[in-house]
Amino acid sequence: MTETGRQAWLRTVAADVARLDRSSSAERAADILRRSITEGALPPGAQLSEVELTEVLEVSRNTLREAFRLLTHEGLLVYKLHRGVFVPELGEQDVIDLYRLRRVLEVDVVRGLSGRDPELPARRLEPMHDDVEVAEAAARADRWPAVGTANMRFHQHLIGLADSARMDAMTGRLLAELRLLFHVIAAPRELHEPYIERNRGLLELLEARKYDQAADDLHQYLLDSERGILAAFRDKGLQTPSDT
Amino acid sequence: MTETGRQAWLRTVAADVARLDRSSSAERAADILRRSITEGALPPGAQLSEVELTEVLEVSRNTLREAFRLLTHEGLLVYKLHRGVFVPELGEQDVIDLYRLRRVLEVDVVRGLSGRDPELPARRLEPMHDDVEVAEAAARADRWPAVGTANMRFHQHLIGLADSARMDAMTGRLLAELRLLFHVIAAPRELHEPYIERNRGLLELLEARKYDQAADDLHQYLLDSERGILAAFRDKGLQTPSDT
DNA sequence: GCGTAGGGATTGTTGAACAATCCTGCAAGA
DNA sequence: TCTTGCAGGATTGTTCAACAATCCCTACGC
Repeated sequence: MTETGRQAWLRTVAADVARLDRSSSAERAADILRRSITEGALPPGAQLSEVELTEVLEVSRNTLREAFRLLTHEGLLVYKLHRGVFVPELGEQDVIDLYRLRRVLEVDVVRGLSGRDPELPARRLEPMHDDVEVAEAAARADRWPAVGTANMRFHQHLIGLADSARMDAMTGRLLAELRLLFHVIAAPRELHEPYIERNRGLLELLEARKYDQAADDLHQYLLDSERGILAAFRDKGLQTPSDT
Repeated sequence: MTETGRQAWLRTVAADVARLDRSSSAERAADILRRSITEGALPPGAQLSEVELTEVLEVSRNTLREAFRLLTHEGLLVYKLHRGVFVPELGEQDVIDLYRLRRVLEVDVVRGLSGRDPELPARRLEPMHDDVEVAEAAARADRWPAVGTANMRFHQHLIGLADSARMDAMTGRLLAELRLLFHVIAAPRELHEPYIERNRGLLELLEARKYDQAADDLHQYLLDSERGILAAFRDKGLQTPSDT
């Protein structure tokens, strides 16, 4: 085994070990809560009682509070001092804010692909390919929340092309917050359907290495998506509660 | 008092109240630790002992651990399971990552100023003006760490022009991490001095509403700054320990 | 109707305790 | 000399019970 080969092997083993024992009761509890929130079981505005959840999750109050902190920094919970933790209620201003950041980050990632030193290997696009097919299958089965999930993963993988740990983390937060918004919208089909095909189109542009065109396309794509969510919001007659 | 005036006043009062009782022992402890880290008292690689800090900060272990969590999600501490919390040691890869994000965010903010609906009021640039003068005064007094602090505030205020809460939060994190890097560099003067004048130049372009030129200038500015830090890094012969 | 005090519930914080894990040093063996 | 195995102590992970501080709601007085 070559020396560099041995170093690479050591790194992969270290990564495996880190993945195995990353358990920790707090993170497990956070996983359960995260799913409950993103799947809509805990709607925006809901309060999470400490004593209640300690019984359900079978962890101590301190551990539960650590789980709360984790989710707070993902944007999925907000703390109100001496009043408790709540699922945040996002408003129009948050939609605008989130989409501004999405546009900045995602478009920059795509545009940055053109000047890469080692050209982007086709294999890097495979996860996005899978996401597109999952979305199409879910759409045929009328499972629109699953379409939304696949769409999220598509964009997360898109950001992943930049090989930036911090961009990945930021995007994880942004998309998690976006999910909170989806649950106040009544018509998931109208919301998600148009983007199944647009994701495929975007992917094809990337495969053809037409990065600038893909970036322009994605920019308009995100503008349209933002407009759709804002329109759905105004239809529901929801005012922005983001200053409470 | 006009109605909108009254609303604005209510908001400022609410902000003051929120700042006052944002106490919470955990956050107070986190504040102290944050300062110790960003000012270099706790150098990268240092371990923070729980029992030791409970005595110094006069908080319980549980509260201290909450403070650790807070700082962990700001990137100022890292947890190693069953081994403790450490001040992270950043490497060249982190420099590249951080600067990529800075360029994307800051340049976009400046470029976005051109199409604003209500044109940017001159008063919004005042905080940056103050930062520039503070930096110049500190430089005359040979207080280079203070120059670095003022420079950070300048860029934080620059991002603030976008009125995006999430951009503000992200930038806070990015700049805090950047500070970790500064402490491994021996020559703070060479590091910070060139950018005092460039900040002033940038500000003048903004005051003249030459936003596109300012954006181009800022882009090059950040490229130069990144190159300077990377050069200082390689001089020290530091290899990137970011995979440990 | 409106401001105000009390009571109950919830959160904030503490200290102690125990289990699990890591680090250190030392001895045994090749 | 170098590696291996094993105790011992130290540190972290987690839980529990208790008390203090704060908030929300209701009833009271004006």
